[in-house]
Amino acid sequence: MSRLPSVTIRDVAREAGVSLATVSRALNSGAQVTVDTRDRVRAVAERLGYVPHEGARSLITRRTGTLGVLLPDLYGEFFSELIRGIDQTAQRHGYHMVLASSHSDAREIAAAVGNMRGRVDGFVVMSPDVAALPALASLASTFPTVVLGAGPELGAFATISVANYEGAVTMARHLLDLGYKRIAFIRGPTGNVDATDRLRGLRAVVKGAAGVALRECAGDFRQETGYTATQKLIHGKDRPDAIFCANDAMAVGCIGALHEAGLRVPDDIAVVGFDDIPIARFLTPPLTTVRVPIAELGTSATERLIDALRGGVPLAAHREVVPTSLVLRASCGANRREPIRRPV
Amino acid sequence: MSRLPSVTIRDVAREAGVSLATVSRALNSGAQVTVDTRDRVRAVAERLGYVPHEGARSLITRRTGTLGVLLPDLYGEFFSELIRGIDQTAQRHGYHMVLASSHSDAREIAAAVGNMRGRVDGFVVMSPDVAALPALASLASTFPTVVLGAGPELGAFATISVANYEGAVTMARHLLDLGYKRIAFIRGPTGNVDATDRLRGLRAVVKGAAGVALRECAGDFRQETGYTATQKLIHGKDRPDAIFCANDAMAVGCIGALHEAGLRVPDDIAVVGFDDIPIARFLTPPLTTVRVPIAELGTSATERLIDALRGGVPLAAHREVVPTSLVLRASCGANRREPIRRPV
DNA sequence: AAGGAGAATGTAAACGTTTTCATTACCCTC
DNA sequence: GAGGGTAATGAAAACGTTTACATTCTCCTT
Repeated sequence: MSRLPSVTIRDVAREAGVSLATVSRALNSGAQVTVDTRDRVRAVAERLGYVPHEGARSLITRRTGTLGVLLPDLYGEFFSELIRGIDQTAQRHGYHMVLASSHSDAREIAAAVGNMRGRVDGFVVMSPDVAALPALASLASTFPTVVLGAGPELGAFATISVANYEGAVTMARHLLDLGYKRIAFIRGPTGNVDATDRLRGLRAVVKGAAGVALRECAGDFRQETGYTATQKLIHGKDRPDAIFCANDAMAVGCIGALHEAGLRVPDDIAVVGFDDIPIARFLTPPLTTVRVPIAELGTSATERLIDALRGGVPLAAHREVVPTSLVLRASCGANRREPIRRPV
Repeated sequence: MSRLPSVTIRDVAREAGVSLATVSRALNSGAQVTVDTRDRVRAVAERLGYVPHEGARSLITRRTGTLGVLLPDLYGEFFSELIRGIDQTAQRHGYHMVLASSHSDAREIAAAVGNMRGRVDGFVVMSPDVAALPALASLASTFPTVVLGAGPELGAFATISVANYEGAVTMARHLLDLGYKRIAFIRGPTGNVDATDRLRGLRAVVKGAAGVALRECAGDFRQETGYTATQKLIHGKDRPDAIFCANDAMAVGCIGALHEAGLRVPDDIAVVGFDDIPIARFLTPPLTTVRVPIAELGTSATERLIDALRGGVPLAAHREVVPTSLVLRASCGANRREPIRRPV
């Protein structure tokens, strides 16, 4: 078994001819120590390749300087954006981040949390499955935790979520305004609260509109299912004139399938998504979608957590809902009258 | 300051009416303890919400059960795939993963490593900038480290890299076979060894071909620069007939820019990339690229590291080069004679 | 010149585990 | 029923830090 580095503070002390306490002070604060001593000790530490044992340190300081991040998944641009926001913020405040993914059901969440508990000061958790809510509640009530993406169900804790419902309503109205009558919705994973809220928003709008048909089909937020779902949609009868994908990743697959089938977007079928992942604007055609400030989501959550840890105050029950906005590009056909491809 | 949970093994021992040693045994191995005692102790621990302090534990076991992962960046699908591979493998072996990104130059690497050293058993590092090589060498010589993506420069250590040169050669030959004469290459970040090797492969092939012009322009592996670089390319004179992007992310931006300019891919200009990120097959047209097994890269690196940690043997100097393969799709025009878009 | 304030340094306890070694309890064999 | 072997348990040391408290030293004030 490979060992942690074996040169200890004691070695540094001996070599520098001072006591343990002095080494500790010289290396950490630098206060209460002559500049001379400080520099000498630091030089010795450097020369010996001394690395403090963080475990020993956390034993006495009672903090680890580490945040636990639990994500359901690691597929696609959404999560790299999210992680980027978390990582940047954590680093900026001098915290480390231990990351674990693939946690959907309550049991897995509980297991992951149990493993991490003793080694982090707090958690940022995203677990959009309703089934996991009890586990999250139990975690958040005993440990500093910010929950990403859970809604009012966890009202007693600190949560940051996205205005999914409102975003979907806006997008749905936009589609109706453009005159689409046969709208298909490719759903997210079953039980996923974000996906569910988006669907609810769409349903609410369609219900109030005359002569508009809504057709729903299964999906799981991944490109692949956007692709296969679309293939089914276009081969059935009553081909939709617009496809609303529960997220952008599926819109990518959707557009891929349409092009492959020789259908033009948006002329034959309009496509819209949700999230505004970075790639959305580079698609062909550029994707009309609902913007979610993904990285900022990670940033906010991390900042809120660190604030609480620093202040020593428990995380207040605080529900933050970040707003979304409609991003109009070409895939919805809003600018349909302009030629999609101009000849050179 | 928020504290680590305060119920200790001592509380459990008292409550269960046994000694510390017995609690430790009951909770860990379960060996050397009556089934009765074991269950009783576990029940008490559960009831009290006992969570072992991992720092204290690592103090005596001399291992943290954690791997440090250092990445240059967190943009795009490449890194989410890579992290996924690492995360899965680490979890499978019961290791945790602490992740830090945004480390390019030697100074930043050294700082990040210094911060992490005392809290991990080993490192997986990807730092494709040549400037960082000395820092990596120094790390790898004193700490269990697997380097991702560095080439023969770090021959003395454990490295896993991609057959960039060979992949680029294959792709270049393919472009020449298709008859392209004015090839543009959108480079990766300056100093990036992967990007450099890919360019070298292309140059080697072009040099040997008569009547083929190669034009290079700057890029940094991100979608955005693929987009802007392409805009410049198509507005100058001598418009290229094929664009080779140093990675797929830039190909995304490139295709976006071409479509926006009303140019058809591949009819007017062919586009190819490198990496085969998941989105590549869903682009319009689907992207011809060089396949890199990204997640497997992470898996291999992690497995090698864990093997060494488990075995207690130092990481052997071992240079693994994972092969690449050409993935033919529509964007290169290989199937140009087929209609790109069939009418419905 | 003596006394005292304050800064620099040292001593030792404490943090929460695991593990070696010693002890006890138990069961089996004769 | 005694002896011996084995399994279960306990006592205590050790891991590498930080920090409260004690001590020494320096220098200023009177």
